[in-house]
Amino acid sequence: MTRPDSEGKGVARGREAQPTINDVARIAEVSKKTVSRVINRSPLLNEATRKKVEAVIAELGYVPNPQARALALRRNFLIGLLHDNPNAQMVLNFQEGVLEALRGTEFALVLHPVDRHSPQMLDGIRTFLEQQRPYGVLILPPISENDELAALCREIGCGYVRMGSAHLDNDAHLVESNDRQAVGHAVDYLVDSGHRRIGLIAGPEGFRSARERYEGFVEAMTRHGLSVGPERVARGNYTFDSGRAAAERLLEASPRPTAIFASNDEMAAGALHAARQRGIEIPAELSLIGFDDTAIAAHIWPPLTTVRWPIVSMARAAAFKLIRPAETAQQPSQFLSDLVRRSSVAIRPADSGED
Amino acid sequence: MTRPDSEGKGVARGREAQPTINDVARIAEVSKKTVSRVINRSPLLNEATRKKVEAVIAELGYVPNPQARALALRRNFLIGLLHDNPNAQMVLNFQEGVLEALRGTEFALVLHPVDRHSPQMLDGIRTFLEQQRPYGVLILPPISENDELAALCREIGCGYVRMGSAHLDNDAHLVESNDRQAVGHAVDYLVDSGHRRIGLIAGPEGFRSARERYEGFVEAMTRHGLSVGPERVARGNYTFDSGRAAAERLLEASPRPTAIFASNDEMAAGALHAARQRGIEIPAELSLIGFDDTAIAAHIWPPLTTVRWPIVSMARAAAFKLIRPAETAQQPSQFLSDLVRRSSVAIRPADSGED
DNA sequence: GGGTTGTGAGAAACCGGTGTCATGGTTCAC
DNA sequence: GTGAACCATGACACCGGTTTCTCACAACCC
Repeated sequence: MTRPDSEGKGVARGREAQPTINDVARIAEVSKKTVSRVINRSPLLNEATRKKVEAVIAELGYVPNPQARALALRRNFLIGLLHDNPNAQMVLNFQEGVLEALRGTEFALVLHPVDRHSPQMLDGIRTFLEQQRPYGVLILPPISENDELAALCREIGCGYVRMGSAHLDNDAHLVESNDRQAVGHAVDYLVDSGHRRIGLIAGPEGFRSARERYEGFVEAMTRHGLSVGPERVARGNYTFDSGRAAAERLLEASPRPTAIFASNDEMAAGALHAARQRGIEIPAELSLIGFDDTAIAAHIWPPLTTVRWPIVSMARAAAFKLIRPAETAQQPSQFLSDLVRRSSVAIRPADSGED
Repeated sequence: MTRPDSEGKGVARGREAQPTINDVARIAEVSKKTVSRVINRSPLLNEATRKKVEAVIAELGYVPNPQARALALRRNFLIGLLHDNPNAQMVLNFQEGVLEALRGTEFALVLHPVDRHSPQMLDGIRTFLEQQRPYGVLILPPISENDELAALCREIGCGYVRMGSAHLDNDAHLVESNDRQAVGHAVDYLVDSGHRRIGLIAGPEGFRSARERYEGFVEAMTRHGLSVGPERVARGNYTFDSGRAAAERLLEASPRPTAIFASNDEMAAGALHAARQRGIEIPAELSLIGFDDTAIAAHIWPPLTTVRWPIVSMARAAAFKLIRPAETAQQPSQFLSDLVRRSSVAIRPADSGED
């Protein structure tokens, strides 16, 4: 494989030798540079010359070689996506948004999932950045909260934009969701539906998103004059099982809550199972709200009311920050999530006493 | 942006000027070519020289420029992933398998989702292939069944491997799952559990996967001496709602089936809803098997028994076919799916008469 | 009409690697 | 002792673009 191969050319033979800028120049009877000017829409160019060259380009089906361009320009057209898959649907939606922004440009999206728990995570990312030298990277939560990673990007000189639910970085490097406010709206909705005893399944410590959602919850409850006692809060780690366990603790309280807000959909689905196993009817006896609007939310029974990050729009914004920094980088980008109303929330059961 | 920028160098300034092969050669007092030999582990190289050069490389933190390599070698190190997202979890698992195979190599994974229904799909793919010139592409179902796409890859001279549930191409370009046999095992399992009246929710026409699953079903039923009447088969299009509608038709039959095999999990989830709305208990009165083992399967109630493609292994195999054709391309790669037993299948209810 | 300015286009160098071929020094056979 | 074979290494062209610098020529000025 690595030894000099005198038949090396044979490999490329499969492909009809692509025309190069030299072919175009020769046939159009101009210099390479002029062809380059046409490709790059240089303004100082005679209209007749341009037409002539364009005709030859079309005839030959010439497409500039991206590797040669990348070398000469000292930059390539790859956008890296760094994520530690919290949730398949979210990653895919994010990819969709990014690709929408990249459509029509010459940029492509390179994937680089990582393992948050691996001690070599940063080394792996460094290797990736050095080996591919992407133009920039987009960093999804939860690893977007890692400041060492951002420092690494700066050190290597790689552009980056972080997605987050808190103010992690300066505006040029951040696309932000206001989870706090979104959770507030979810709580408002529960209160408007008559609920007073509302439980919270919080996310794991150390996650900014979890903290924002927790604080948003407490703020909103306080605003409504409702207390958040320790028997109303349980912590999970964003998994189905942890949600089930957390819900079991919440449901032991007496009087038990009439509604639960879970910090993500997986945990909400777990809570639903826990309730069902205790014979508690959803939503008649217990209302439930999740967060993220994953595929699960729509497909469990009853369909889950949940908070949806406008992830596609956020992804688009993040991609634009990277590829058009001049126009966008200085504007703060904050997005507000929607509450997706499905049928897991009901009017507070009449028989539940005030607390 | 495109006009000549005399300060062009300023852009790269952020990055500490990366050392190049010339720097290494100068400091190590050897020629570029010798450094190149060290990098590429050429065997004809004096051990002392190698050590000397390696020391300088380490000291400088030199990493070869991938764009320059790509240009000189006339090939890059990008693997494209072409898919028309049938299912988020599957795409993500596939990505995981590919990345596992690519780990430690210099290849990176570039994403290119497409819209199967768009008339410009092929043009979009052509642009992608021409603009990025990936080393090769991996094609996921269902678009892997598109022969024009494969022809396009051959025309452009881009390597490709198709994933499929039927014999779509020759062994060098195919990684195959034996859905027919897997469905057979699912039916065996139902029959072993005492079921005789088994319904099928088939996938949409025109999909090879749907046909394979259909035929696997009919074969297995026939093998067990069971008939497959028209009242036992309904067609869906792989969506939740179509599964619900199909199940409603099947459940109208009298006597109604005691088990249903759905050609994917989404439709199985839809069938579950339909049954529940008719007050039919799952699995006591109706057993259910899906296909794909998506996240939904584990999170609905009751958890769904389903067939799981060994997608990660298949992805790994596909990636190896692309990057190590010499070792792997000629071997056929067929994978058999597992039956994941959860609780949506029960022993046939005693009160259901033989048919 | 000669000098100045401005404009479109080309020649050559360059980006950072790899391939080809030549070269000088050993070792070996005869 | 001499030529052949064999190594390890280097010089140089090349991949296909972009950038820099230069130049020819037309327009303009006085």
